[in-house]
Amino acid sequence: MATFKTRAQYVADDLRERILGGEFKGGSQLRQDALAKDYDVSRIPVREALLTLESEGLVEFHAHRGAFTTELSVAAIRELFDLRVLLETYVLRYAIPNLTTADLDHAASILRQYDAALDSGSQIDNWSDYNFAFHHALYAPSKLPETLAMIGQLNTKSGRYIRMQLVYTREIEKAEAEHRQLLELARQGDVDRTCQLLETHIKDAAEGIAAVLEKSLRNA
Amino acid sequence: MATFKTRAQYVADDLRERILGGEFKGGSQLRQDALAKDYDVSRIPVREALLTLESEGLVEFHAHRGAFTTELSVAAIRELFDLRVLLETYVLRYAIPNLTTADLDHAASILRQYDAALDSGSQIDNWSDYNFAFHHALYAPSKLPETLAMIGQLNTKSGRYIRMQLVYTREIEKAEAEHRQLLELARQGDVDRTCQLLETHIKDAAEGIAAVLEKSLRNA
DNA sequence: GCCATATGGATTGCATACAATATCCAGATT
DNA sequence: AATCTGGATATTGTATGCAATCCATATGGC
Repeated sequence: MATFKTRAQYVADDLRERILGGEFKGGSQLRQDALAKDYDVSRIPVREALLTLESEGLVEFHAHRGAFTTELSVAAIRELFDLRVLLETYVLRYAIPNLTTADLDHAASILRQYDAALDSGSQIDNWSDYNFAFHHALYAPSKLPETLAMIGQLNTKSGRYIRMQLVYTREIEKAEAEHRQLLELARQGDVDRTCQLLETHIKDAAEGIAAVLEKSLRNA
Repeated sequence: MATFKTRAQYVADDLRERILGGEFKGGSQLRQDALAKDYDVSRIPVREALLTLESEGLVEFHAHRGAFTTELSVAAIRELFDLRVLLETYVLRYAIPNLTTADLDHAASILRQYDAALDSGSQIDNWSDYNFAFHHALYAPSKLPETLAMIGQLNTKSGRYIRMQLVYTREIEKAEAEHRQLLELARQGDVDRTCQLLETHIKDAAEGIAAVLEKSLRNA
C-alpha cells in the first residue's frame, strides 16, 4: 500500500474527518466548487473523493443534484449497532484463542495511550480513533480480513454519531473501564464472558446514542 | 430513485455485469482508455465507474498504476460465505415471523420463473439474478435495510465465483430443490429448521466453489 | 554475465472548458 | 393570493488537453 496519496485520496481522507467530526450537520449539501476551493484543487478529485465517501455511507449522491451528507434514522443506528454485536462477537470468538502476549501487550498499550490522552484533556477525534484501534487490536488475531473490513465499514458509517454521543455524555470513563475488563477476560481466555461483555458494551453505546438522538429530535 | 442514469452509472452497471460474467479473468488490468472507447465516452465517467466498482470489491485501484479486477483467494471466499451464513440466518430469523402470504407468493413466483428459464436452457446470468432475488424475497420482510445492504454487498463481491461454479458443475438443480424446501419450511414458520437448511445451502455452495477453484489452481 | 541507471513511450491523475440538467424567480393565468 | 409557465442562473456531469508517474528497453559499470 503505502503509496503516495493522490489528491482525491487526500481530499477523501480530510473530508471524512470533517464529516465524522460533525462539521456538516443533517443532510446538508456538499458543493463541489466550494470543496474544490477549500483544497485548492479542481472538481475532478473532489468528485472522486465524494464517490469514495458515498461508498462508505457518509455521503449520498443524487444525479445532477449533487452530494449530501447522509442522515441516519434512530432505527438505522440501532440496526448498525446490532450488526456490530453480531460481527464483533463473531470475530472475537476466533481471535481470543489466537491472542499472543504480544497482541495483549499491544492492546494494553493502546489503553495506556487513552489515559494519557484523557488526562491531557485531549480531543474527541483522538478518542474515537483509539477506541477503534483497541477493538481492532483485539480482533486482528482472528485472521479474518474480510470480516474485519466489514466491521470497519460499520464503524465509519456510524462514526459521526459515536462522536456526537461523546460530546453530550460522560460515557468515556465507563467505556474505558469496560475495555480493561474486556482485555482482562480475553487474557484469561474466557470466550463466553468476553463476548457477553462486548455485547453489552456495544449495546449500551447504541442506547446512549439513541437517547441523545431522540432528545435532539424532540427539541427540533 | 428512478433517476435517469448518468454515463458513469451506465458504465458501472454494464462493466459490473461483464466482470461478474467472467469476461476479465484473474487480476487483469482495466485500461481506462480502452473502456472509454468501448462505451464511447471520455475517461472521466470510466474512472468514476471504476471507483464505484472498487467500493463494491470488484476492482482494485493502485495509485498511478490503474485498476485491476480483484482476485479472491480460496480463504477469502470461504470467509465471505461464512459471513453470508451469519448474516442471512440472522435476517431470516427476523423475516420468517413477518412473512405474509403475499411475500410467500412472490417468492414462489420467482421459483417458477427459474423453471421457465431453466427449461428454455437460459443463461447463467439470469440464474444468478434469480438466485439473489429469491433469497432477497425471503429476507425483505425482516425490515432490516442496512443488513440487507450488507448481504447484497457480499453477494456481488463473490458473484463472479458463484457464476464460475455454475459453469463447471450441475449444482443448479440441487440448489433449486433446496430453495423449494426453504420456502416450504418458511411457510410453516419453522425458524430453526429453515435457518439450518439455509446454512447448509450456503456452505455447500462455498465448498463447491472452493473445489472448482482449487482444481483450477492445480491446473495452472 | 548481472545489476544499476537513464531515457522514451505509455498511462494515469488532474485542470480547464463546455454541455446537460436542475433551481430560482419574475410574470402570467385562474 | 395561489399556482403555473418560461427563461436566466447556478451547479452538476463530461470532454479535452496537459502534467505527473510508471513501465520497458537500452546503455553503462562492475
